Amino acid sequence: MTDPDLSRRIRDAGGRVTTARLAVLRCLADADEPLTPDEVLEHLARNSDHVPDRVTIYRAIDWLAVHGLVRRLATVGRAARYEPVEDREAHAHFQCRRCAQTRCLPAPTPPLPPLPPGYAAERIELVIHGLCAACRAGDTP
Amino acid sequence: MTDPDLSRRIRDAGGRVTTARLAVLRCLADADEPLTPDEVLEHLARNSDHVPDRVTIYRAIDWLAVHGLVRRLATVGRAARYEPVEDREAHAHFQCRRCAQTRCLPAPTPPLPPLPPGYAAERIELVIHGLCAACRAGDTP
DNA sequence: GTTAAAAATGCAATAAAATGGCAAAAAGGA
DNA sequence: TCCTTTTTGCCATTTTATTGCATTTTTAAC
Ligand SMILES: [Mn+2]
Ligand SMILES: [Mn+2]
Ligand SMILES: [Zn+2]
Ligand SMILES: [Zn+2]
Repeated sequence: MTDPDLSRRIRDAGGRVTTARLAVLRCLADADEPLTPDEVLEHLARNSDHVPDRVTIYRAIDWLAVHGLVRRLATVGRAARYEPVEDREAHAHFQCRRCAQTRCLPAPTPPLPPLPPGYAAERIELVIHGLCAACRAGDTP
Repeated sequence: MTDPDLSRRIRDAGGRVTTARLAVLRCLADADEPLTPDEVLEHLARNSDHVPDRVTIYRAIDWLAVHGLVRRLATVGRAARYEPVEDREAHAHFQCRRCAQTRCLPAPTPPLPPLPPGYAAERIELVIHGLCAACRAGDTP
């Protein structure tokens, strides 16, 4: 997705198109797996000249999440992980219990199970826990 | 599950049966939804005479998790949530985006989707995000 | 029941991840 | 360019979790 596209999505969501927001969204859109705020910061530190403050990253991600441009995933780790909301929707994720890598899977999300009365579902998430190829090839279990 | 049963499970896992471990496991087994370490502490503070230190709770939960007696769930919230590993297995969970309540659902976990080569799955988790009945009945969306 | 070794706990310090307040800076429209 | 509003940077603080170490508890052997 091109920068003008991303800018447009931010503007359409009713916010100002700032360097930080654009860079964060760009970063998440370019990544092929969900990132933590700190990972976003590292990426920007490596590939950008102006590096936003850590707090700014948090706020940019928050804003993007609240306005539906990115999504926060359920994780077993301590840090939150985010991915862009794009065409490709409703896919499962793999989480390695050793290296904490979180990877998108081709598998679509299963159908909505029945809920207790009064409950309203908005999103379904399927998380597969296990060992990634690298960690399995490596040493300890 | 009775206390002797729980003690036995701890001993069978190769650990010492301590007041703290037993109380924590008891607490999680009695709760009808997954709890955070702090919630466990609150429960024990209310229902127990000797209240273990917060760090002891963390260590007891860790030990129980490592030895397969409890399980840490994937969450969107900041605090981890744990539930006992019992007969009833492989069920989905509902997470309210407003009150952060996490509730067990009757729905079984869906079948394992295909994984990339070399990856090994160990557990599947299905998380339904939305609004619980109480929060939906309440005020703001 | 005593005793000794090993394991677990309490307490204080520290770390990791995230949030809040506020003045300065940037964005966007007039 | 100027003005208003939004966003940012910095610092302090909060929340959640972890580490180090002396003390206590557990358990098995006697
Ligand atoms: Mn994904
Ligand atoms: Mn459950
Ligand atoms: Zn891995
Ligand atoms: Zn709720």
